[in-house]
Amino acid sequence: MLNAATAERRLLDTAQALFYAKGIQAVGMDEIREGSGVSLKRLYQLFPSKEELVEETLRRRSAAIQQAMNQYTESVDTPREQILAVFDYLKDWFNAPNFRGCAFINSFGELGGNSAGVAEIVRAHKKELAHTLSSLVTSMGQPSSLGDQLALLANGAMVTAAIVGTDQAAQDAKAAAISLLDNAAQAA
Amino acid sequence: MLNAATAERRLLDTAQALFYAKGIQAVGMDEIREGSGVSLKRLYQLFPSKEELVEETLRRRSAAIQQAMNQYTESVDTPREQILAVFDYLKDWFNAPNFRGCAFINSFGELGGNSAGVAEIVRAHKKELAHTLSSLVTSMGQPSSLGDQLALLANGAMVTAAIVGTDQAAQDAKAAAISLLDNAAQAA
DNA sequence: CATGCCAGAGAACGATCGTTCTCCCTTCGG
DNA sequence: CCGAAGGGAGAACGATCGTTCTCTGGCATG
Repeated sequence: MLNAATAERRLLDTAQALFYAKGIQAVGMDEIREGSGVSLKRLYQLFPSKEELVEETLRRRSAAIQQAMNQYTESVDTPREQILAVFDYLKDWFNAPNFRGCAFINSFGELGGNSAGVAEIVRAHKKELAHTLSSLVTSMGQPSSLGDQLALLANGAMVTAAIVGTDQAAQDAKAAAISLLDNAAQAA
Repeated sequence: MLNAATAERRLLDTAQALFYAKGIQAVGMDEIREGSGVSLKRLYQLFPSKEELVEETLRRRSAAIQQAMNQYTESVDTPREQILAVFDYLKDWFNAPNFRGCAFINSFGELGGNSAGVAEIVRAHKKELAHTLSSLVTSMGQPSSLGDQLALLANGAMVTAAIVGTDQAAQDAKAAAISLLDNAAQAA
């Protein structure tokens, strides 16, 4: 028998990986049980429904992304460098093995119309990204709409990298970000 | 009994709307039969499997989008205006009723990992968009990578408009596009 | 009018899903 | 040593899916 905390971690790890790789509806609860080694009984004790398991994996992933991105932005000092560090983070992420786009965008496309809970978590995650970028640009004295524009670039890069399948998306995104920053700085 | 061409059109109309509204896996063949008024027997005569019906709706939608976008770009003369017309098209699209993001991005997120056919159609569609924009920027004497950057913006706007749910995404995208164009023109 | 054919309506089928239940074994307190 | 509690393995259940089959009725052709 496993420690409850260990079982929960294994379940979330397994479910997160499977949902991301194959889509949520394509993964059955029995596949999660098999992958995690946690019995169905315990699974339903910890997560009373698939919906709750899905939402918890998304919340956990959002926190992990936030933390990983912070490591990139905190490694440099100026707001401009921090913004560009976000795009460096994207580039490294795109080149990670098994990259298959943004789990939040994918989940929204699959379930956003049917699951209000998932839609809300995805919305919060994307607002957080826009807020992070907007905070950085306002600290440079630029309007927050520039942060929203950079967020558009970031999300577009995620989608393009997944679909067209090249890290050229990361290069283009960073180049476009620099262009937007330069154009804004010059107008000031 | 219905004309074969009429049955096919009704099936594709119904399936396309339902797939877009609820996701592909959430729509059953019986729901398509009910919505279209075409019997299951005829449905399977025209489309031997759900997969083929899905792919045909995507191909058809891709052609329709291409055509609709052309109407916007052909209404103005200069390449710069034509590029901005693409973003006007996006804005009008985002404000259409029942807008729920880009069907290709949504389908890829849901099935891209499991259906090679769908993945290929989505990839071709997104390459076409990037190619359209790249053609316009090269006719302005700009490098095609600028077109790829504009495509990132467009795809990011689609995702953001769907998730965060505002046409501010369209405004931001157009403003960013102008910024990219201005910055490139000035460097030349 | 008789006959053969095709389409529509919907039952049927096998698979799979999320979820629950049964049975058995281990473990631990008295 | 005994008994109760609880967890693991997996069967079971009801629903739903994609797909096929059956039956029936109308329609065209001789």
